Amino acid sequence: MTDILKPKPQHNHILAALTPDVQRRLFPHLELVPLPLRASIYDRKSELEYVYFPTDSLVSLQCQLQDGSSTALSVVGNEGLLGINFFLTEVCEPTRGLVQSPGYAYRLPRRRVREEFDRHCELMLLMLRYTQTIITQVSQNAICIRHHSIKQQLCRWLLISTDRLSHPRLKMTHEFIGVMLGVRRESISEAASNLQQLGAITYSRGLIEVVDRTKLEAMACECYFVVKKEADLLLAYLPQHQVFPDTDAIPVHHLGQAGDSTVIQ
Amino acid sequence: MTDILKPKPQHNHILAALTPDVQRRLFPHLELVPLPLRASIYDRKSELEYVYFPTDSLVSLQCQLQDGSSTALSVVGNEGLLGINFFLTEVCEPTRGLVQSPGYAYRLPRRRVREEFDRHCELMLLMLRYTQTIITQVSQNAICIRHHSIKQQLCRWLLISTDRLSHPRLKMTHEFIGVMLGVRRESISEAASNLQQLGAITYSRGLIEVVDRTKLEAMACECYFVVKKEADLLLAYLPQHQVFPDTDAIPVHHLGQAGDSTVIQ
DNA sequence: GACTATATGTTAGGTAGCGCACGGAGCATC
DNA sequence: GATGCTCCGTGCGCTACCTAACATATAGTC
Repeated sequence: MTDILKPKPQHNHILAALTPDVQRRLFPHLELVPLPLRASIYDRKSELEYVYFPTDSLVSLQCQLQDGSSTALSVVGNEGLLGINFFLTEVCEPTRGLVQSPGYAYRLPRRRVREEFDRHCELMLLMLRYTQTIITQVSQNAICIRHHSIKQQLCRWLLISTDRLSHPRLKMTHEFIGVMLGVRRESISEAASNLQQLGAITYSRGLIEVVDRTKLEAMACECYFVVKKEADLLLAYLPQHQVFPDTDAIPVHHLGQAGDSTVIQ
Repeated sequence: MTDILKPKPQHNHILAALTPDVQRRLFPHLELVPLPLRASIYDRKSELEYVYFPTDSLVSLQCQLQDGSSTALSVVGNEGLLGINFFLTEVCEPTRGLVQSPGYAYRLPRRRVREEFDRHCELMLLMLRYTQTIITQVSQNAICIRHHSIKQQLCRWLLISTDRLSHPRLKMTHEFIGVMLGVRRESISEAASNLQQLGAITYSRGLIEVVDRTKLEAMACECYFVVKKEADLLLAYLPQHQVFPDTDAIPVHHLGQAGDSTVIQ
């Protein structure tokens, strides 16, 4: 569906918030990359040189342990970007991103972003502002893991995810959600089954649809609303500018799956 | 003990890493404030105008729920500062700080820090670099809560705390640790009792002493080492400069307890 | 239409951590 | 030295979540 319509850079709110002047400097260096479901970002060294701006995709930032188990830290959609570590410090390990809803993202060479960042103007302020929302997400996530049930966490997860998409359908299996949240598949199945009985969601073989947001919100913990409020504040902060015209000439690069032989430079 | 020796600004590594030029600009605006055990930072509105640089105190950043329960996000000692939210975004709610080891901190008016930050020079780079370590701590903390036992989390906690002090003694009750970690007092008692039997720590009536770090490290999860490595990288990053001389003229302000009538302007 | 892989349902048993309650031991105050 | 308070030990029932194994249903493939 999204394969036909090529997303514009302006679909990402950070990119859209840049003044035409900055857009003229940066947009010629943008590359459009497709993000297939379950793809990993920042697992391959070639990607370390890029900052990603999702347009219609959804990526969760994951923290990993040595045994492979992981836990979601936050969710990034078209309101943000991947690679905040890169401008906080020169050398760093980026956080692994896991594509939880397929789509596209624009990416910029880290060097270009750094140059723009060092001008100490709007892009820097936007990125710092966005860093704040990430910290809020990670913090609230931590306290949610400590104090709330898996069912509540699933509600929060579904709400945050669909907030960042234009539709209420999530193409993901219970197994995959379990990996993202760092819990068993069975726990997700049980919670999802319960939510379905209550008429909040429907699901079948890897496709979850939110049919009643208000029911989900009623069952979610306050953690969702804290994150939601912070996300709304960010959107209110982002100014809207006119569109920089020349965005159709941007090439589309294809990202390899893990274990794939396609390497991106 | 620390009441007699007045700590120098240079005991804070961020302040010490500033060049004499910047120190000359900032240090005249420093205030020394004592941080008593269990004091809250950023609970009172008057404190919102300050950024805190601990010298010999230890402060944990807490995330709170509406019912009052909380969870530790990270620990700040003389390697860092409180108030990173203030320069990430203009308007924000700061994270509550809970003094877990009494001592002193220097504080600067937020406005002065902002001015210096906007010069886009060393202080900004230091603060961004430090923000990265905070994000690492919060992230690792989240995955630790999800996947590891309270005993392991206690080990991590004791190790991180004593890393940031010059001595292995922590003046805190099981109850207080429970509040900080967001678990029951009994769970802490059980874990602590176990650690004491194994000869890793000793404790009595609100005073915990680490007697065998290697045993603690053996029982701690990898989360401790991830945070430790990041903290070491930060210290290696901080340059050492000569001391700006005029630091004895700095006044000492006294911070009121919660519910106290002493209000600071 | 048969086969296979994937996605979800279900069950049984184990355990970590919780809420609650109570008891004892150290320390201070008068 | 009696009282009271803080700090810690301990036991019990309960629940959420886990490990593990197996059953079933759906979609895709040949």
